[in-house]
Amino acid sequence: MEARADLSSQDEGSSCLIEGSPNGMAEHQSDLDTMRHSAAHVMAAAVLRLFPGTKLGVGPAIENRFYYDMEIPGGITPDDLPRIEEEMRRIVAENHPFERDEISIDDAIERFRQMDQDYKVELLRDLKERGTTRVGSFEDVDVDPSNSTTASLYKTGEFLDLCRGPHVASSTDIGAFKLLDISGAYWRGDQKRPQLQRIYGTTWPSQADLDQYLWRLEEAGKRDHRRLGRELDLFSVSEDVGPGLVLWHPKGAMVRLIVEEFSRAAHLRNGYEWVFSPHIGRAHLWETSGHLDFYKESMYAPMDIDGEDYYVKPMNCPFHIQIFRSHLRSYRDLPKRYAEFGTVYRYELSGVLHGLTRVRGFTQDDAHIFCRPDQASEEINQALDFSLFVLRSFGLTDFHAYLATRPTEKSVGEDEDWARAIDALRRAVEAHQIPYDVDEGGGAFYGPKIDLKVSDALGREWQLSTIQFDFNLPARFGLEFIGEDGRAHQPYMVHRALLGSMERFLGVLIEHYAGAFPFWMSPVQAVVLPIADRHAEFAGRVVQRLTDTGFRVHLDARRENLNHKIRDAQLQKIPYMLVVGDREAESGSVAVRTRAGENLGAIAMTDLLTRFRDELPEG
RNA sequence: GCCGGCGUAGCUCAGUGGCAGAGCAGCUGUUUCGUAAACAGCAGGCCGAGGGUUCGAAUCCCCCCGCCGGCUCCA
Repeated sequence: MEARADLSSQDEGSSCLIEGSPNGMAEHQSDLDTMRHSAAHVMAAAVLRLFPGTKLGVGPAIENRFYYDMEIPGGITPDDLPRIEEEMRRIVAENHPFERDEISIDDAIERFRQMDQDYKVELLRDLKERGTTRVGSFEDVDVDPSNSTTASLYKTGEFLDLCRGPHVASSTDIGAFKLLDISGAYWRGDQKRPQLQRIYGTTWPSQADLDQYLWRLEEAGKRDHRRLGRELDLFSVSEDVGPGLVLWHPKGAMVRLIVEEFSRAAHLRNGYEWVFSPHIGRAHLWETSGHLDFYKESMYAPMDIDGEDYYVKPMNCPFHIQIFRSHLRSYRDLPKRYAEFGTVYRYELSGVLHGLTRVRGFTQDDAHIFCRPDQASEEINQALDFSLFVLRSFGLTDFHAYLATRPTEKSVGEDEDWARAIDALRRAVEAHQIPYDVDEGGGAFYGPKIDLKVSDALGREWQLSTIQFDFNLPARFGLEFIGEDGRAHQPYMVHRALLGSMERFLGVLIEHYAGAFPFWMSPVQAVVLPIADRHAEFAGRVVQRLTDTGFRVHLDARRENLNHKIRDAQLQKIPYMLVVGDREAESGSVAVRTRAGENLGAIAMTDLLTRFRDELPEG
């Protein structure tokens, strides 16, 4: 079985199975994009043939795939996909060249108007008026933004589409394709606009590449944390408790404890002071903080306590602020860094909930730094440094940073503060040589931020760390410190979470390691397997010795044969299997097998302890 | 929340209008075994909830809940 070979290599824990492409095609990425984009055209052509009156939205190539958004009369279901594929094959067989044509925008508007392609007409009007079809972060996929006088059209057989190209030469060149899925997508990403049907497909240069991609998708699915969470008995979500609310089972809780203990110790070593705060607070607090103005839709309904409204906290900041405010602060006291594993509850739309990575109740490794403006740069640098240290300690190395700057709409704070903060963030990212993108205007209204994201098994990006300036709360709560000049000054405030939330982080970790956690994080580090009942007593002593030394070891005393016990331990991804039979009981050793499938033979207990200790991280 | 799909035993799934099934897991018994599944038996179900159509509903219809893939949003 190939699956076995794969299991044995999971210790390597590459973060994303479907990243990149099979057979070293990466260097031809743009060719692949062209092919996929062309396939989207062929797909749209097929849908138009089968469902006359279909109105086209946009149809770009995305990573490994392509899609087209369409308004299809009567709608389609996944059952229609085979028919569409069949029609696509027919169009391919007809060997239509992709022909480019350039006409004036006004002529283009007229042509698409005649074809009743309202969405294309809207795109062209935008292009004409604003020189772009961009809406917010929505990509301009169909037109050339540098050219606002003419529009380029592509014709494939009877199918005509507004498109900036480029395309493959002929419909025969779109490769080995398969339609994958169908979903809803709002026109231009706007909930208030019509919802179109989005058809996803993928295409590759050869059938072998396609097969390999589909296989990779399947393999990626096997390391989906929701599936592993059940198979490894790590966590669950109960319908009776409620969606988006996680129950941590003993093994998952053990991993979480290990993560938390590591993180807490690291914070205490790095200049943070630990604090605790309650889960609810008076309405007044949330009025002052502004959450009831700008965050209310994410907060749960208040509860009445002695005739007064209390809210469950969606954030920890107001509490940490109260701790800061409990004394008059001197400039000599700063920075103050308050850290807490704060459990917060936020209302999330039911459709977005996802395993551990998108939930309604979660625990942040939260901290708030109160500092003087002149300390900001160093604090940011340290926070990012600390963040990278913690993430790397857990084996994550492949992240992408996003620097979010001041929004164009209303925002609070002085220009000078924003500029200084953005500069500090940018220099920190650059100093740490992390690949990053600038998300212009993507900051919160109260301050700029850096986010670190990693990708999950299915290629979806999840935010872990965030480091955000806040020019709003210090003002709202009237925070101050007494400066060297004897006068009151307003401190800078930085929110930061490194792992993000315990839930999301564990979800990402489960996938990163495909459930095969490194030895030091494994909920069960070794299982002792007696061969026959007469070895149970010696096996018990082995377990006791290892447990006394601080390792997490289980005994499998079931009346099953060795093969069965090994298989079960293997499926549970337990790092070490310690077989004890007559020979081992005799010599005071254990026969060691690793989950990678290596049989290390008999090892004396003292040597095993040394080996285990060597596998723990420094300190 | 919106669009689409799906909810049958703890898990994976079969069953499309006529007596609710299989494999694994569980329990009991037998087997005491050397590196990925011993053998046999037993038990296990409000077919997600509620309502409707029908002589008869897991199956058809309505509504609700949940899950999955997206959209939008974020830790």
